[in-house]
Amino acid sequence: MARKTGSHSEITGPKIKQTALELFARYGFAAVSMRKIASEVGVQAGAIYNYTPDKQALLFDLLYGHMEDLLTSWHLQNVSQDPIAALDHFVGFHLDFHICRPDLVFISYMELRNLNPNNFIIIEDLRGNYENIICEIITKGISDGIFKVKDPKITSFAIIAMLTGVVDWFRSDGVLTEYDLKRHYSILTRQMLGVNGPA
Amino acid sequence: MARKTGSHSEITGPKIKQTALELFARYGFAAVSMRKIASEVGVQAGAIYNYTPDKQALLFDLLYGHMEDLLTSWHLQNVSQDPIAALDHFVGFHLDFHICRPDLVFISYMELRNLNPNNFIIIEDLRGNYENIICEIITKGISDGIFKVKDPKITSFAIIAMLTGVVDWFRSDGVLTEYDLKRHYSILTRQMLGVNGPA
DNA sequence: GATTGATTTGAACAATCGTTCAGTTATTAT
DNA sequence: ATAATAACTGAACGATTGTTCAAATCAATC
Repeated sequence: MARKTGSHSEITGPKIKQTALELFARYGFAAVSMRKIASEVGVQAGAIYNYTPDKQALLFDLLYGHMEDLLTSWHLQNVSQDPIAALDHFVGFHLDFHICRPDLVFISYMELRNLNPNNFIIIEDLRGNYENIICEIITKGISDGIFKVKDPKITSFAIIAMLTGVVDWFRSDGVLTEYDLKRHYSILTRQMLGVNGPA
Repeated sequence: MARKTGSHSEITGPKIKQTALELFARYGFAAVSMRKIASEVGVQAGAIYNYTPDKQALLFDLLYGHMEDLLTSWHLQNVSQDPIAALDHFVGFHLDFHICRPDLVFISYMELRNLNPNNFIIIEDLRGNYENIICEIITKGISDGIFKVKDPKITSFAIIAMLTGVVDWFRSDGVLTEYDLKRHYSILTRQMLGVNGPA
């Protein structure tokens, strides 16, 4: 046998990416073999190399696409000049975006060390861009006299860690709705920044 | 050659554990071979099996020891009945304990999926015990009318994620002292819980 | 219906994996 | 000094790793 009936790059290509994503998230990059991915796709290992130069590129493309998607999505948002509204907006956006991509969030955090140095720098840079978004919101809120925190950078880290940690336990089909989740975290972040108004 | 001059189980044993910890943290469990650990220790791969039945046990012992250590250390603390004091105590304790063990914190989070099912359950159970500590502090603070949050469980997750995230960026030899870090996070958690008093 | 190009197979490559163990040497106890 | 034990080597096991590529087969085009 060689080429299979119904085979098409537009089908196999995305299928490989999706399968790699799921397996990397479940077992970790190093623990997943090319043969395992291939068998899950229903293909031989050699076929994968029509779609990616090597295993490293498979991982990098997933992480890079995720970060690009994240930044692009944010810049499509219309963000208020009001710090409190902007903060709420960021919290809601971050939760929305991350909750529906648990696998990508997972590997973006877990598999950074499996990137080669060049690729690592690229992803870290994009991550820095994202952190700057919330950092600037906080900085403006402080200078406007609305947020009562001292260090916007540390506070940014705290908020992002707190929000991203949600994907570790939140399940869309659980008793807690995403609406209530967002309300809850909106209140927590507001209070954290010393704002006591109603959410 | 066979036995080496100066060889002692009290030296080699801990050295293997320590080296495995460092390598697992840096490259990930699956990406580190027994031979790599051995060569770093200055020994052949076979020698490791005098100290651990297999690679899995090497990982499990590290995670289990860490969680036991964490819980034991907390229960040695004398914790106030006052919710605010207890909260501050927990924040300080958590930061102290985790900051000086970045590798263990890292693998306790990253390598959970590389535990076999039985071992996973054990570690998850210990983790649950730890989460209950802060959860009970928050629950008491709410019923005392001091903390202004709705869900103690979600708030617990938020606080732990926020605090543990610190090990990703904090460096003991940086410009920010551990004292200032603890002050900062103490304020953030207090405010997050709706307490505005001075820290 | 023949030809071209896209897609996959299946075997092969050297390298590495976790693990076992008989044999060898250093340390300790007598 | 001799015997017993502890610590380690080094080779070997079969299995698996990422990757390459000629050959084979299907899809698309003319």
